[in-house]
Amino acid sequence: MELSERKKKILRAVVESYIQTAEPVGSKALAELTGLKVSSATIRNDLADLTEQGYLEQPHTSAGRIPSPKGYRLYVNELMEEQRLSLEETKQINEALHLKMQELDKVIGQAGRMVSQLTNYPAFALAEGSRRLTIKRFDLILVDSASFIAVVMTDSSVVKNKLFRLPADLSEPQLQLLTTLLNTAFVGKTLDQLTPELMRVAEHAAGSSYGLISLVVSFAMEVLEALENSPVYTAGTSHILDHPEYQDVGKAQKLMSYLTEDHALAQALALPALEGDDTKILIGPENVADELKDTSVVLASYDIGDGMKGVIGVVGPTRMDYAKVAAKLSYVADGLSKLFGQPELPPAAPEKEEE
Amino acid sequence: MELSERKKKILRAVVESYIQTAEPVGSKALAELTGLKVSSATIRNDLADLTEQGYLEQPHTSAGRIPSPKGYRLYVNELMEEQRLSLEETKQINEALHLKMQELDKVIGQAGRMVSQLTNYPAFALAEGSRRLTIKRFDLILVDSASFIAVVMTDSSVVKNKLFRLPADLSEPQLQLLTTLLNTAFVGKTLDQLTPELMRVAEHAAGSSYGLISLVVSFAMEVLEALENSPVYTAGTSHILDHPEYQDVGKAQKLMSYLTEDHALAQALALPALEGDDTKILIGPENVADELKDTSVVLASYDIGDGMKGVIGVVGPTRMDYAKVAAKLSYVADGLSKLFGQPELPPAAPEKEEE
DNA sequence: CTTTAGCACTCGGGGAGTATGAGTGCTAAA
DNA sequence: TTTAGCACTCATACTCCCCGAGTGCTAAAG
Repeated sequence: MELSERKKKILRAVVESYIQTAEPVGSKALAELTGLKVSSATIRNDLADLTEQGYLEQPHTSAGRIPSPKGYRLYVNELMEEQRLSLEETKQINEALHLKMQELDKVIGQAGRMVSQLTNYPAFALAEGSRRLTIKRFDLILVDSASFIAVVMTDSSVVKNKLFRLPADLSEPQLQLLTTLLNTAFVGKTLDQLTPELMRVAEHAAGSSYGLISLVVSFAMEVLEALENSPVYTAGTSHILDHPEYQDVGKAQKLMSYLTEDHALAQALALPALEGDDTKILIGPENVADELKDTSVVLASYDIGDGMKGVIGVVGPTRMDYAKVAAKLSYVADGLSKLFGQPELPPAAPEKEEE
Repeated sequence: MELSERKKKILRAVVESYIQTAEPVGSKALAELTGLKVSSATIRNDLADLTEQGYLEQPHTSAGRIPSPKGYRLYVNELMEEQRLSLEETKQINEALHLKMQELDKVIGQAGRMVSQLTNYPAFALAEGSRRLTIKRFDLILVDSASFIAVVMTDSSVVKNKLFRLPADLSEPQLQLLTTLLNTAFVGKTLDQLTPELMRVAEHAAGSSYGLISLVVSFAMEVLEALENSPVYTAGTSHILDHPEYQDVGKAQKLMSYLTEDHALAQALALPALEGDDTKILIGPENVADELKDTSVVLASYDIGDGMKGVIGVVGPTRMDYAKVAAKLSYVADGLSKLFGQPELPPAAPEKEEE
């Protein structure tokens, strides 16, 4: 059964007032807030109906009403107006986004921090590979006779390097041989295709070379592994203390340690977001994790390119400013997608003039 | 004036009991705790003296005594027994330390996380360059005709890379020319010696090359800058909620946001530790930062090599288990120094067998 | 001079009782 | 269907009071 227009208006007013004040809303206050030209008694009747249908709750008999998860859900689905960001806000976000193009993981961590600052809620961000990565090429750079740099590049165009120091001498030709060997034997292989046997064979082909092949390949494997299950970056966890629902230190602590330490679960939570493209909102008990049952999560996904996606999200009490948070989050996610979509380097000159 | 033996014993008992229970200690309890064969009345007299001399405080007239910062200071300086770690603890730390040799900054961040977990206090870690860094060499690796990898190595042997994509074609000889140019013009220069003029000159010498010199040098400058003022890694901030002194959410929040957001100040705090070599303890008002006035900090420094030092520290209430924390911290710091002291690669084979 | 026993005193914490007021549900009239 | 009126509920804040841990002081004992 559809709710009457007036009831919707009332529900919306309850949600929005409660979001702002964190106080239960009474019939009298609603009479003013909604602008309806009915008395508080009429509203009381409607409130009773809404409560019966499960959209509202009353903390105790003689308090006002607060929205139930079901009420928030209806609000989010139908009643909420798409919030548009102010010019200033978009500007602020753009600046933060274009700040510096660094390594992938740093950018993601920074984006999380930014969102947290923007929304005043704890935020998290992660990248999730939806496919198996491989190494695209190896390069070895001789530094001096006892050390060299290994540079590996994955097929997702991430480049990582490591400096190796050796107890013995090494010559340029030797290194070139190794490079060729690495590139022929190990390029295009996924993590589990890089078997010890394969390494042994290659090592054999290389002749006496201190087991260098294994060392470089081990490094490459570490890189692949790190990229495939990259960590969850959490930021601004202290913001949960801002909100009155977490005045109880015990509660606050439970949530905080869940957010900061229990990364595995935080990852599980992000899965739903990876399916669709738009912003997802999970309200209270809609969350799978027990620790989040009275918490809401807003999620947005972004494209990293090369089949990789990322998720950025915000955690807060169910009494959360969904409209604003969703707007900001999806703006940031879009920004990130664009950022990763474009080449690392804009064609334009980076500094002022050019000869 | 020196304190009598008995008074020292009493002070020590007060501190240690208070550290454990967070409750003021009374004269009767002390009579038992100290094992002294005197009555509670005698102890009361001594307590009165100690209070008058500023080593103890009483929260209110009819409560027991708690240590003042001055009391903690005396305890730390003279009364505290060097705590020895159990075999299990050292084993645990060693395992965590040897886990994985990654990039410098990651290792540092991880060490912070580890210390926090070990001590159940928030921890932070940072590296601080005591000298100006320079670039030691540039390498450019051609990936395909429209992209290349720039690899820069600093004189502190940190290697960083970045993938550049270009709108136009690029040939191997061109790239080699650029490499030579970069290596002759920019090696050995500190950050502020890398002036725009220098870049313009080099750019000119390179002929038409889309301003690539500037781009690579800008990247190098970013690297130097990031290394010279590297960030502070904070971990386990939620641990402050464990302690009864932070049941007041307001207090907890102040400290937390100081720790997580105000990195600049956290850095300021670390300066004292860089001077000496051993563990430093700052008790309550001894801290410069206002936010830490009723908080204690334990600091240890470690060597990264090449004239770089790092600091790792723990923050907690003045009622902190100084002995344990100091022991653990200095053990970890030593471990880090050793870790950085040895070459990136132990001569021994990393895996099982070797042909 | 130091230690001890005794005793009156202080003060924070906790529990019971009470007033307050916001907000409700219900009823009866418009 | 809406409104006014009214009795009722219940969380919150406040006051009052008791309890007990712990103190400081005094006077006697070692």
